[in-house]
Amino acid sequence: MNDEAKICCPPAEPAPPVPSDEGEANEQLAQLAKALAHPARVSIIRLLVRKEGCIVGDIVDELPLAQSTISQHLKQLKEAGLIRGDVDGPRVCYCVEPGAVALFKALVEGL
Amino acid sequence: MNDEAKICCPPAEPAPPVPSDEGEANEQLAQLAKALAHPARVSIIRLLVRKEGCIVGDIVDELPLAQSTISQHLKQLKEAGLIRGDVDGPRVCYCVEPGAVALFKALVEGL
DNA sequence: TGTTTTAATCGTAATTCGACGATAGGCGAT
DNA sequence: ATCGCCTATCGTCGAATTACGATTAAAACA
Repeated sequence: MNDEAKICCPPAEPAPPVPSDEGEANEQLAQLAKALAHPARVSIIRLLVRKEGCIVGDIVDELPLAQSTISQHLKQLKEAGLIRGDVDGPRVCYCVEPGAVALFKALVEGL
Repeated sequence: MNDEAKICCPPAEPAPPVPSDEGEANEQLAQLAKALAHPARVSIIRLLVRKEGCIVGDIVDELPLAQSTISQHLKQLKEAGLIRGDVDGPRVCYCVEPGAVALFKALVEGL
């Protein structure tokens, strides 16, 4: 019983607003940009967006990096709020936080 | 005699295309994101976008950073292709490279 | 020529990043 | 309870960031 339907990526957060204060917007944009300032992290985001359902260590198979390195990249993405990681038994299910991506797009569009 | 009409920001580059290769796109997005991964650099970009005409060391007056620090941020933005710096006598006139910003927006939108 | 102004570069120090191997912890299966 | 798989964390290393003051380079102006 596990075709799909993991316990992951469920509520789909509402949607974070773009800060009215410009300084605040600059901080947020810089923080999100920093999270995507590495090709591996961009790859991971794309992987997670593509597979609507989430992935686990499949990422490790996709990227030419050590497991520990990828774990650190995932940590940075999570700390930036761009992804979420839910524990599913022995493995961890990561998925995109759509609201955060939308916020990033809005902030970039507002440049 | 300097109302405006600097020799800067003239041709307005055509428009760089989004790479078809995903790896290439990831590299470019990461590089551009890195250039904007600092609040001061985001501020600078906004300043240059706002003042269509370009600015010089007015940036130094706007930001709470030393002149040398700002010069380094400008260097990073220039190396990323996001801005251009034309020498105008003793001062340097910086302006946004609209094509690069457009490319960045397109890459982000394509996430 | 000499002075002032403007910006880039140099040298330095503290911090963070990026990558890896090794280790530890959690959970399912035996 | 033990074994094996999966992932996070730790410790380490070299390289890159960020910031600053001091210095240099170039150009306008006296």
